Amino acid sequence: MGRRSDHGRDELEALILEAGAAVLAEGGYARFSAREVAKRIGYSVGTVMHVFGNVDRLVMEINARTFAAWTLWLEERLAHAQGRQRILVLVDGYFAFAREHRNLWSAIYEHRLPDAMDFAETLVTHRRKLTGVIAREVAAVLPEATETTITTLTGSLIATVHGHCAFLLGGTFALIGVEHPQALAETRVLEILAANGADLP
Amino acid sequence: MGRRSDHGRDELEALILEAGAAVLAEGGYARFSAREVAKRIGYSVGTVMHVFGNVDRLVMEINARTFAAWTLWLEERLAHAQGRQRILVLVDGYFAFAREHRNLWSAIYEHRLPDAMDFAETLVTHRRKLTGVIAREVAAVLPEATETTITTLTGSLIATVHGHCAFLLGGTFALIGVEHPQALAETRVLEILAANGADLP
DNA sequence: CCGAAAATCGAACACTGTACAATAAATAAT
DNA sequence: ATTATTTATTGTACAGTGTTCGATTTTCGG
Repeated sequence: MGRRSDHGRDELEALILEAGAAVLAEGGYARFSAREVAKRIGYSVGTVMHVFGNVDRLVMEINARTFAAWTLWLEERLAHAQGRQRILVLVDGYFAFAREHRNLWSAIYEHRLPDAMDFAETLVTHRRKLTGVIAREVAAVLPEATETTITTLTGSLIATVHGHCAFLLGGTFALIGVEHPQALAETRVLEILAANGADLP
Repeated sequence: MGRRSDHGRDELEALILEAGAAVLAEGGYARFSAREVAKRIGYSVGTVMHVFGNVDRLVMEINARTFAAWTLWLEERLAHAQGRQRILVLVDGYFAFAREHRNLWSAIYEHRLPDAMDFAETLVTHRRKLTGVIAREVAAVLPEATETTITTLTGSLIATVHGHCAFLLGGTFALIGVEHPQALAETRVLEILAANGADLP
């Protein structure tokens, strides 16, 4: 019983996104369902499809939302840190967010969009924003580096931390008997930064 | 039209696994279907379920098969390399295998098994075997290191390479403008090994 | 050869995403 | 004000999915 008068287009979009994020957070990507989202907000499936076109785009928009939330969350944590601590806050910020929002975090990587489809613009924007925060901190410890060096090194550092986090939450590290993955990631990050001439205060 | 006389239990298991790997390789994890596997080998869905219990276990067994194939493939490549080249063969072995068997590789990480379920034994075994090959090579360049150090460092190195490869094939690096991810991963691996006192010939 | 055990099938069940005609509502035009 | 037109929303249909389970075969032990 969708009521057009109750919610404007943007309002409805936000409603679907919020309910969608809840469904995703509760059941994970495997159990995600557009029908369940529709049910929760009291609209029919058709409406959800009409607003987002298809499920893949809906998931991408939810993932974009996750990136946006992650950015805010990270900036808040950074506000209370100084010097080299800021780098460690970034690493801990990755692990802690992934742990605390396991299903939302996993969905980012479990959702592989069809070859014919490309990334939603909001996803691109919000992901770049999050990367930008990290690049800013990397630049701060590498004052002499060029922009491309910062971009490249930032990407490499995120990939490194991501790899460790993915292996932790995916069970790989437990399987092969590796302990304290976060400490391991921190060590790697500091090593890499040191090897690239970082000035770590 | 299943013909019990045609295939023994093990034979049937292998048949399903091979067809399953083909389905997975062709359509990726998202399009994988036990029904399609059954159709291909001329048995009914019920039989496939009867042999593997549920789809998650089937996927795990296919993934185990992928790990086994990966190990053989890697050892073959290692046979022609010496010295520090062996380390680079490992990195290239990760990227090349993932690229050449994109869907099979992706399935390993896209498939998240339900919380209540644990890893199939064959998956554990074959994954450990692959890790073992890498650990052996890491140990070769770190003669003084203890076994736990080797295990930990090996896990960390794999996680690092995996992170870079996942970001390459997942489109993250393209999104944030990072080029030559494999070269980046190689640099990281050599840096990490150097920082941990490796003797790189 | 016959009875027990195991394998295989095929049909149900409750889901899924997507497509689309029918209906309802809001807006624009006259 | 009353149409006409656009838009939103629904509900249904379709082709899939994994899983369950009774019925039917087939195999094997005694």
